[in-house]
Amino acid sequence: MSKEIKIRNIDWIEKIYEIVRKIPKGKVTSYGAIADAIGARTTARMVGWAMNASHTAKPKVPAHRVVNRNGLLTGRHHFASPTLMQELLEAEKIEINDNQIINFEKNYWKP
DNA sequence: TCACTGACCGTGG
DNA sequence: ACCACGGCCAGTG
Repeated sequence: MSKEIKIRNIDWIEKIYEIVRKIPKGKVTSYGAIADAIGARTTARMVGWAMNASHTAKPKVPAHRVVNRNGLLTGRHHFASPTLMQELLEAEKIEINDNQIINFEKNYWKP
């Protein structure tokens, strides 16, 4: 029992930031995809929590490119402005309708 | 100190 | 087809 190296640190959070920063411009991904890319240790919920602290990460991660599985801008309310997320995505040629990304699968990028 | 919540997702009834 | 619940980690009241 003991040889197992238990990572109780918040290392996985740093990993999340790295992946999110790797998202190419004009593409989006989902919380679950990031969680799966890191490992089963982290769940989608933790990714959202990490994003909440992402504003302290350096450099700041493009959290606006991360949406939920439905392609819905669930975290838009956590940005500086509730519409900032949509504005940023539209600036990257991503069409959004009713807070939902159009052609989400087409713009979906998996780590 | 204990309990609940949180930018979610998948499966079961 | 719809509703309900569990899981994972850390932070806050």
